[in-house]
Amino acid sequence: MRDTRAELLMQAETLVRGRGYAGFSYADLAEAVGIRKASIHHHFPSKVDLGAALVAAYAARYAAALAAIRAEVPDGTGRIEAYGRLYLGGVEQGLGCLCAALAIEGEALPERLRRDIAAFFADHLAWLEEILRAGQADGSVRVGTDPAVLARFVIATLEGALLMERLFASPDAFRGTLAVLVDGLKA
Amino acid sequence: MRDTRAELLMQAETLVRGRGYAGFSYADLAEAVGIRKASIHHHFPSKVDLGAALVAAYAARYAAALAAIRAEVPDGTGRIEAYGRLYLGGVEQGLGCLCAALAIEGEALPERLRRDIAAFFADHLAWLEEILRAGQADGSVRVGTDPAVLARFVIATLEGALLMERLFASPDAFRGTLAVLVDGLKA
DNA sequence: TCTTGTCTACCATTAGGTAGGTAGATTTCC
DNA sequence: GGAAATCTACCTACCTAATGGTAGACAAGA
Repeated sequence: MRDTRAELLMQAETLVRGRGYAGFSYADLAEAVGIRKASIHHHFPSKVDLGAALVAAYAARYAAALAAIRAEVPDGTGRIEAYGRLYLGGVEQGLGCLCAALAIEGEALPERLRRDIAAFFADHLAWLEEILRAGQADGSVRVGTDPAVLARFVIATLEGALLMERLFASPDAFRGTLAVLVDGLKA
Repeated sequence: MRDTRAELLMQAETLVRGRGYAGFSYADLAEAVGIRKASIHHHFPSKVDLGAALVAAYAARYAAALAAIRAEVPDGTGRIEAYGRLYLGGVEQGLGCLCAALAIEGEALPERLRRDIAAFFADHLAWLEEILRAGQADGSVRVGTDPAVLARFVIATLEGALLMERLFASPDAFRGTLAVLVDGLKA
């Protein structure tokens, strides 16, 4: 059996992360998966449905990764570095962040998707805040700045680095930025 | 007299920064300017021509702002903060970075535009590197990290903060991230 | 038999772009 | 100076391809 729905999600994610939400079409996706355009509508009636499913799957994958980092890495800055390496994968594959691709569309983005990606960022912010707070408590992260403020700073740096270093196809430059970020968080 | 070309550039910039390059059409622009769609082609034969003109105008405006900052602000971190406030304007107006909007399209973006926005970032990188190097020399910026690496870090943080805080419509959060960034650069 | 997944064949709308024309300003040349 | 030619900026009308989406048929499997 081939799980067409999963295949659609995978290829659609690659397309959106590679060219933006408005920049890909059902026709592109149909060709990538080897199915007829109309068949996609059976799985995802509208493009917004597909977009929402994409964000949900992406968020779920990230949630699992975040839980794994918390379980496997003990110290604060180590966790932030592991978090940053998640973004590095995008640079290496030439793929941006799904939610950044959607966020760029701003006012043109269907309200539902805007809410979904805002929730995505809010989740990461909450996770980072907790990680940073714990790091400050155990002395692995520098104190003096509100963890909530630091969390926003961390996401901003990584999202921006992914955006720019993908353009330059430069994973090394991304690693440099990640190193500066992590270094600045050390106690 | 009304300078239609300038008006087209202005409205097109707002559209691209608000909804992405693939997310706006000649029809949208025609309506915004109050002209017929076909007339746009008189000024900008193709959408790529328009995009290139947009980037050129945007880059020129930034170049002037960068020169002004260098002339008017004496110290390294003050200059970086002034640079960051340029991005803050976008958050306040609900508009992203033009070049980020284009960069998101990645592989789907016409080669010419990809080159143009890469040059935009390269210019900023060069300016920042020089500013940071001077700051390190005069003791206003912390030493120990290659200015070229720091420059990438600065742009990444600001581009990412603009992307995310525009979504959250939160200039205050942007200011917080900018403060953390500038603080971390102090000697 | 009913559901699931796919198909072909459509639909209306929009995309970027073109053809050809027109009113008004500007330049050229006697 | 005045007429003719040219140029500028815009128009209406159209084109082809692509967009997201729908209707209905059909085959396979539970």
